[in-house]
Amino acid sequence: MARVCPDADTRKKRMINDLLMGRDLAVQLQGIMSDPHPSSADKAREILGKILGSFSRGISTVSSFEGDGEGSLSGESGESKSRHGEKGRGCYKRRKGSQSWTAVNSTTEDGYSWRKYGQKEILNSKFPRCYYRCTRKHDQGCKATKQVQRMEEDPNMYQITYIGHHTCREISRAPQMIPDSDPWELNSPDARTEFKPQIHRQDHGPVNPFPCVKDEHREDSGSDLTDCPSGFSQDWPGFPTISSMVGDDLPIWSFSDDGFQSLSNTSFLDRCIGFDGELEFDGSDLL
DNA sequence: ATTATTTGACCGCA
DNA sequence: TGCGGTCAAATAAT
Repeated sequence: MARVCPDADTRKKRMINDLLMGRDLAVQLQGIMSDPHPSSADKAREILGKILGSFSRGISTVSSFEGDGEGSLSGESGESKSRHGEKGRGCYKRRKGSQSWTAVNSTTEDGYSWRKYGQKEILNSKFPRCYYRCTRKHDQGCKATKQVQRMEEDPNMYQITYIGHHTCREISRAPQMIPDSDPWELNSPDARTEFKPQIHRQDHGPVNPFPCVKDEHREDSGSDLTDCPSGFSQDWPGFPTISSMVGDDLPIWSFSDDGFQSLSNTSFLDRCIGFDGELEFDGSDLL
């Protein structure tokens, strides 16, 4: 299939480039933050968006290091081949041993474009589980899927399990700054403004804790696909305010109720990126 | 007309 | 055998 699969060296360079870009942008942001002019806020948002996009790409790139040839996801290899197989409908392989990681968030947005393909009542769960696949599954063979389940303890939060990683990222993505994309509604204004990526438990794999944008529901049909890295920040209605500043080291940011927070420093990334290029997030770092 | 969602059926795996 | 993941026809939305 037309799988986008740059060699390791290319990806490494790409990742470094993304990180460097992120750092540069963070520096720019730092300068802007000290500018009291109201107009700076917009600029800051824009830069912030770029930073997030840059990191998101970098993380995705890292993840692809080990994703190569994993082919462990759903039997169909993107060419919608074995879908019907000989046995007709429902003939598919259950994904096994594929990369998966879980995040807890107040929104289901994560910067990618998803399409819902199923919903299931789960035993002993008050809320159903929704299944999403990348909208690029068929045209680009992207194998990424995710499962979203509302948490019983806190219905405003969602446990999102990502399975597999995106292989479609370089071509396009769908950043739509449309906040609420709640599968079960929950369109309250506040629910959308905050983005609290609390990477909860991770098994392995990449995660995109950054609100690059997007919305699994179509909600606003506007732009369909875009590229996170650069132009998605301008209109983000729910973009939180920034409440903390960049230090000398590149900080990791996260959103919280009262805004954007620095998550300490690069050591976070160090810990996120495991030995094999795996991303390991620890929720404790995010708050 | 096209694209996305809903939902019951189907199937793999524990 | 039952649960949970996926498929795809029907339906809704754009």
